[in-house]
Amino acid sequence: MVDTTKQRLIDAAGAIFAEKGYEAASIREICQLADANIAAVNYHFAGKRALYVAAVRHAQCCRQEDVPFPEFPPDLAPADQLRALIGVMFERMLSPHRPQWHLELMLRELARPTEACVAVVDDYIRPMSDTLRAILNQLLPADLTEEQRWMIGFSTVAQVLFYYTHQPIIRVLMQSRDGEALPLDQLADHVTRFTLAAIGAGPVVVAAGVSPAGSHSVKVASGRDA
Amino acid sequence: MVDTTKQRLIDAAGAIFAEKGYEAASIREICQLADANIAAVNYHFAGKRALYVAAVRHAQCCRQEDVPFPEFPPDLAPADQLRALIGVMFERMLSPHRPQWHLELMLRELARPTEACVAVVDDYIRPMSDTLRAILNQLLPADLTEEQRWMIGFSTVAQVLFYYTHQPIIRVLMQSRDGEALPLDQLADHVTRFTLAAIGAGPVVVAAGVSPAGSHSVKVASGRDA
DNA sequence: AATCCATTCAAACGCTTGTTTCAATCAACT
DNA sequence: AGTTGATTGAAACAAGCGTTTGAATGGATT
Repeated sequence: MVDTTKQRLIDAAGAIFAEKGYEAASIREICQLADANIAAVNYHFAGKRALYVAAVRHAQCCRQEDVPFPEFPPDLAPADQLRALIGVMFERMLSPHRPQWHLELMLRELARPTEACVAVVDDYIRPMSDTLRAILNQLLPADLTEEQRWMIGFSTVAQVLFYYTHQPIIRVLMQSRDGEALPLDQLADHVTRFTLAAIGAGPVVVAAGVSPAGSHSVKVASGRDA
Repeated sequence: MVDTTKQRLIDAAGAIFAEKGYEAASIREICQLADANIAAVNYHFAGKRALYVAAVRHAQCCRQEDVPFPEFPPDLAPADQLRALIGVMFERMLSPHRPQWHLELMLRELARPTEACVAVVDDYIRPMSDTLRAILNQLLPADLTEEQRWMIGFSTVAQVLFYYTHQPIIRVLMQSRDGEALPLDQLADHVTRFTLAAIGAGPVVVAAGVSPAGSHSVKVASGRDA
């Protein structure tokens, strides 16, 4: 936005905290990247810790603006809503067209919560979780316990998260593939079909790319392609 | 095993590296926990980095011994094999009856690979991956591409991993539940059914606990209960 | 022009880090 | 008993850390 020292510090801090983690990142390195004096951190913020929290808060704000939730046509089939949401999740995570450190920073926070965690959960995770659960509830039978609905939701998110967090290992394991990452759409299709089939709301198609009938080649505009 | 200084250093290092990460862990803290002199690290190893690598290598050795692969009766149904393997995975991760830092250390390495990563993948991940893929191949139709088989495997592992890595968030999100973690068997049942249903190799049961018919109340001895 | 206030800057603070040094120790072998 | 070689010990090392200080800067207000 504006090119103040404070803003440049937040951006630089976010990038370096995300890359190296809190402890390994140094004030001096951050200030060098931000083209600011070392004392600026303790002037504009209350110290390293406060700068970190500010960076996390800023990250989730940006990320929400970047890839907003899709506005579902109210009559869109629940299965297509699911595909759209999963598409957004993948796009928020793997799409390379924006600084990667926003998501990275938040995931660090979620895996090892500090004081900034509750903010991330309330402002970022919870809305997404609510949306997912609402969609799933349209697809699920009525006689399930809340606990079961949670687990189904977790199984869905888990797949998306896995492809982000463990991308390096995936490439090492698959090695036959020439180091190239799997296409984003293919992943979203797979996760959607896998999930739908698991809850009995779709054909037992096992993976993307070979849909036996045209029954489920959903392709929904995911957010802001145009 | 033996109570040498070297071994005590590896144990202490593993625990602290797992808890705090490489950068945040200090030699002095490790040595204090190991009841060793600070110089011992540079005497028995070549420095902090080498101690870290040694700890990672030791961790995977132990973990393999702790919860070995189940010896499947050769005629065990593939679906039950899957349940058994998923049970072992959960047990290796969430079972509290052993020092937790082994797995923790390896996951840190996998999420952010350093020089010790290839060893972890080759010695620990690959065997598990091969076993899983062998079981899945028995359940899957023959006309799938390798890529599709990989994705199905990933979707399976992802669910298990999720419940470990994001346990803190899960508790915050579910909050209705009184902070108590979900029972291990319930998780393993859910993941197994979810996966089987997704690939069309099981009833479209949606979650654990409400199997409509007795058709799939698999319960396999997972490893070394007796 | 003078005052004020926010901001920047270079330097130093005290502290902790990983590593090195070298004397002290101890068991084993001649 | 004496010597050797491996191990431990306390202290010091230079380097980096987060933070603080107090003077310099620059633009707006009086």
